Amino acid sequence: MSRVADPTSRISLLRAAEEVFAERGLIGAKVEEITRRAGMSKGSFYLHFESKEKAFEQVTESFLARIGAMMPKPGHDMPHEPRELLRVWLEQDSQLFDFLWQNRAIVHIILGCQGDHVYLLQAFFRAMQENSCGWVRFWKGRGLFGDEVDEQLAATLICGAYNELYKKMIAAPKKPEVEAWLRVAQGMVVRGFGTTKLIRAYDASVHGAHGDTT
Amino acid sequence: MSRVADPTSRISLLRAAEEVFAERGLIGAKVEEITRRAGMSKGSFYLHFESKEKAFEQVTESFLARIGAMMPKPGHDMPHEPRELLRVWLEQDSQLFDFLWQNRAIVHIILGCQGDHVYLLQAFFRAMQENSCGWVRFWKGRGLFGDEVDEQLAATLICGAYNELYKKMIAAPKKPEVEAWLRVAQGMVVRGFGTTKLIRAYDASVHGAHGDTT
Amino acid sequence: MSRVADPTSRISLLRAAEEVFAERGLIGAKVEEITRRAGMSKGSFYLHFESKEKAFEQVTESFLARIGAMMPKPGHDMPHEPRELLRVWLEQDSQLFDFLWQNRAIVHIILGCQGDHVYLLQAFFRAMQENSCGWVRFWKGRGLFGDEVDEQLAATLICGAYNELYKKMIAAPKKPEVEAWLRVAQGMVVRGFGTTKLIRAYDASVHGAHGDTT
Amino acid sequence: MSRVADPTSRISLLRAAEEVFAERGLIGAKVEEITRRAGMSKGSFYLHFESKEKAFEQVTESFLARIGAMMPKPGHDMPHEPRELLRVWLEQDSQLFDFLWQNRAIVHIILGCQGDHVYLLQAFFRAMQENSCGWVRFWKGRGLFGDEVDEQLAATLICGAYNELYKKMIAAPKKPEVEAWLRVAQGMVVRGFGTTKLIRAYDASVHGAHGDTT
DNA sequence: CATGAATGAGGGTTCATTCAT
DNA sequence: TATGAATGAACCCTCATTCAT
Repeated sequence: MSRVADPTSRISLLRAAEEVFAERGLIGAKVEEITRRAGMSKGSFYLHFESKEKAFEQVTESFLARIGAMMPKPGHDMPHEPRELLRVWLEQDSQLFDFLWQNRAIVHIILGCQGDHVYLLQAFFRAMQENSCGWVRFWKGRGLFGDEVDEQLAATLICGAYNELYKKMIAAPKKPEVEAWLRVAQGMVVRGFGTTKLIRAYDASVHGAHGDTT
Repeated sequence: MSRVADPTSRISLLRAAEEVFAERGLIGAKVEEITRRAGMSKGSFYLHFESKEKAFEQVTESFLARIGAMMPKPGHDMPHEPRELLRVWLEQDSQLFDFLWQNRAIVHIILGCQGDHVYLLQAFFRAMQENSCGWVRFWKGRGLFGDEVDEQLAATLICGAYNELYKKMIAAPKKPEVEAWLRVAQGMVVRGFGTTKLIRAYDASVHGAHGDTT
Repeated sequence: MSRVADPTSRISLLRAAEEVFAERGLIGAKVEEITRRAGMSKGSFYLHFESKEKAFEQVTESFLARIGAMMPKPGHDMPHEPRELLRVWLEQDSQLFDFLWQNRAIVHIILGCQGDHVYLLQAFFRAMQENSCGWVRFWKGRGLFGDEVDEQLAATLICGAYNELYKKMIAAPKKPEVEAWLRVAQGMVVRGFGTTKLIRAYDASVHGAHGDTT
Repeated sequence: MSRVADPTSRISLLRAAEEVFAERGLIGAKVEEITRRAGMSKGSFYLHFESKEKAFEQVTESFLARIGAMMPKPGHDMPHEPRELLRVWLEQDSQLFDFLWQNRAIVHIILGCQGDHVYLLQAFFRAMQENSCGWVRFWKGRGLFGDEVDEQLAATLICGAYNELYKKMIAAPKKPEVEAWLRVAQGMVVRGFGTTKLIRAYDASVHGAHGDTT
């Protein structure tokens, strides 16, 4: 019975569950290992969760909600100056990657979903893809991406590049210097799909970053 | 003399195993389901495989060997003309994607690896990353990628973009027209990291593709 | 179907079955191992035996019949001279031990019987006990065993001593010189239960064995 | 705090395991039958034992240790008077037979050992044989057994006789009057191998037992 | 709330037996 | 007849879940 119980125990259970689900997947995870890592008894698991599956869903779905809210979205409040836009983009990505680093265990869970829970994986990627698509549309609307750019395809490629960057990050034992990476990724996207105007702004921003003392 | 071994049985088992492993993962897969789909009895599984785990390893490792041999590698025999190079690249990628489409079930298995078998996943991505890295070095050597391009990072981003393209492909119920996609991906890479010389060759190739009657 | 089939194959199967049943017991024995040792195919087992259990019963019961017929029985045709009697006894035991050595595998099977087949074991020991009892009665009838000797108990002890001798024999890799052993055993029985008359005859026979030229 | 472990459960499991192993042997025994007889669920077996084999080993090996400690051993503290010695011997055997009666199920297990566990059987008989041998040597040292007695062979015959007595005992539904049997057995051994001195002491002890009021 | 012993359904594996050739 | 591939019942063991304390 999901009574409130000692909130510390619930949290340690969730943390442990995250870990074990990340390492072994839903089926491979054993309730006993989760409770052992949480320093609790096997029985207490069921004071907090209805079942192993429910715990899994709770861990993942709450994360999916958070990541959904977290994803940078293009909006009316975006600055008009391209250089400024690029800066905002970089900053938001940086924040996103921070968040993903914090929650790398859960992301791992979602990426490893199989069987009856693939919908999580699909939801995750659909969300990313759509968000990315929204951005491509935004850039095109501003005349900074070429008109001929296929929105879906560009979004796919961009998503993929960033995903791989993400995997590279979590493969490291401690968080690497992601900002430099993100800048390079931005460079690829800008040159790959941007109009001359955007590319020029990007080049300026790179120079500026190096010599903005002028 | 003896009842002759049904030659299809081993193959149907492998196919069914692939399917079920792809859907459920190693642990989630049930031997009984594999044999049911293969239209055989539970016991016959063990005429062909030592254990469920061995079957899994056989399915995946033989694929890893094949894909390793299949991956296009840059070599001395590459043409010197940039346009020609781009054509070869596209062609090879196209073949690779064909192969991956044929084996999408196994790829799915490998991508979903967890627990004691993550090494499969890691081997897979390491192989891709290294191959990609080799290509970036090759392009730089030919003066077609900028000297300032970070090989590792570029390889990561390119890999990621192609991976995503791959996932987009296998998400479709029937094989989509991948060549057009690959051309766009090539465009992104060329513009993202290539020198003016390469970009010009690419633009020419695109025009040529459209109107090579001139 | 127990058709006659090639009699060699039936015999090699029986021999192999004996071996394997002796080593592993009825349940532990695997049909495949039996046929492998017989150099035949798994299926051929069922051309000769209805089932594993039936094969087991055949192997053991036919032996029980043979051993029953073989056991030396006291009769009217026994010589009257005590020394002669002792000689016949020794000779018969010697023959019996030969036979048991030849069939040590089956004896081992019977001694290891469990479960639904303990009746074999019980039949075997009952037969021995009764036979032994008959002998004790016979010796008493001839006035060569003390009147006060408890027939049942003496039979039990004698049986036990000979059984152990038998086990000592089969524990050896090749057949040891059993006759000397049997003579010692005879000595113990004679002195243990015999009247002075018998003991004197025994002593004489021992001397005679050494120096019967007198 | 927790549901307290039923202290009887381990013991009933051991008892049931003993029973079933005795009836069916290691391979023939079914875990489910053991737990059923213990009035418990199948799973609980594994709360107490690592595996069926381990349970078997535990049951038997702990018994082998106890029986080893229990076996009467000849020592310096033995009385010097032959009649006294015979009395002590009888008493110790009586105790041993009591113990064996208590543990008849386990003895049965060991006697029925086959396959990979014959070493139990062998250890058991080796221990008995050696112990018996020690006694023969002791009697010879005291000049109560003939010098010409072959120690090994005598030990074998004596062991065998006592073994058979033991089997006779456990074949009975309730414990029979073993002391009388043991006295007869002693008689056979004394007469069979003893010197006149010992035989006279034995005869005296038998008379004494009957008419020690004199 | 917390504990961990107890439960029992479920799944991997074995192997006696059958059957197509 | 002979073969050995195929079958499927049965059994050991695991582990999610329940329950008595």
